[in-house]
Amino acid sequence: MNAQALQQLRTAINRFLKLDDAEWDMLVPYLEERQLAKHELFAVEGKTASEVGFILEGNMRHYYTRDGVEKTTYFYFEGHFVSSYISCLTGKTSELTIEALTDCTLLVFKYKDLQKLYDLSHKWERFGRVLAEYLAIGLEERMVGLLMLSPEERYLQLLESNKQKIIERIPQHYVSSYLGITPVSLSRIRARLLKK
Amino acid sequence: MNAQALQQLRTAINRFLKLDDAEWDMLVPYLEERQLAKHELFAVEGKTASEVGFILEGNMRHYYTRDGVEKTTYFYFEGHFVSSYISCLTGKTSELTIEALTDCTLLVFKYKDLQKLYDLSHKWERFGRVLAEYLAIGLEERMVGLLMLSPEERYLQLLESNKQKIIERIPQHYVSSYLGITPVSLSRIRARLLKK
DNA sequence: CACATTTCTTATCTTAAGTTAACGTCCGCA
DNA sequence: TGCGGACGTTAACTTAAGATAAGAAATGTG
Repeated sequence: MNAQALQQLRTAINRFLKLDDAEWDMLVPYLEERQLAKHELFAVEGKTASEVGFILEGNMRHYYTRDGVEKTTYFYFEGHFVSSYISCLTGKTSELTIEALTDCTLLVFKYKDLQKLYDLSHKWERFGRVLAEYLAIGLEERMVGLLMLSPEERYLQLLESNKQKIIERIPQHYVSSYLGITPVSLSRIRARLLKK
Repeated sequence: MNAQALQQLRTAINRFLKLDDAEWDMLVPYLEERQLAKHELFAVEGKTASEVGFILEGNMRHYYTRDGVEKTTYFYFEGHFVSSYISCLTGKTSELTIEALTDCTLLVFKYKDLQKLYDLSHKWERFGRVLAEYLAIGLEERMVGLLMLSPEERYLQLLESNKQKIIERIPQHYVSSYLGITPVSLSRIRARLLKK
């Protein structure tokens, strides 16, 4: 297993809580490195998800399908976890699909192995708590943005975020559905902003 | 302390995970029963939140303020937890205000006391994880609704939910901002639906 | 390199939401 | 009980987004 890849993951986890070597070693045997080609899927609508990924390189999106139309509701970037987490948690089939937007390198582990760690270790249980809290905070911010900001404001906010450079490399119709609007509408917003 | 109130809370917690008597008893000393009059506040924008409540009776809303306008983004009902949870988690000042929509009876505990339980007990730590996961699942559903459904569809979905009876008793302009639209717009949607 | 596909923009038309204001009703409170 | 404020509806107008289509630009592929 690539030592640098492991270090990347450990650093990410350490941002949530500090693990000593013994605790960290509990996870390592369950890790698998995986390559995904552009457009390859990590989770599929209608199937029960069982894995959590950590993006070493590349970026991904997840989308829901409605009336045959894909709605991209989230992007995943390097150094972040990716999963149809709700499907893992509930054991129900996933309502969303996760797709690689570029060639990606992931570290992958089974959710059930994480659950084993939850059972074995209070500290890992805490990691699970903090991870879920982190997720909830992000979702809350996202929801508030959708309720309180106009599409144009949401677009500006996205541009001002640290994701800016990456967003510029993502096809615009994915961004538009992330913002909750049509591609045509985003194109108009961009034209409006250029005039200003 | 009112035994029935305690039982109500214990039942709610048991829906997340089963606690034995010893575990349950760890929380009890920290509980306080509190009455809130209609329009009284449980959390205030700009102040750091420190408490988590459990609604024994009544219902509440939380709102954000923007340009002097209140945007109601969540409702809380009997048998559910209420808190400016993100403020508790992050220790930052709350961006939202929580208000009683009716006279309310709550069981209240300090977030820092819950943290003590997290430290003392793996089982309580697990409760914290499951609670955060539950929160995240709810937020995800909400976000997807906002991104994938039209205002009219969101209103219909709300009517079809189990919250229907309660929603009908909540002032309409609160419901409209929950849906992400203006009161005028909700009024029109209702008029449209009546014609059908 | 050339062709096909995807992506983005632009235009037109339609539809719905935002804004503002007026009006009636209901309710709480003095 | 009567007054004032809060609430919901309606209307007129403005603004922006959705739908559809056509064309240009970029991208990918054989």
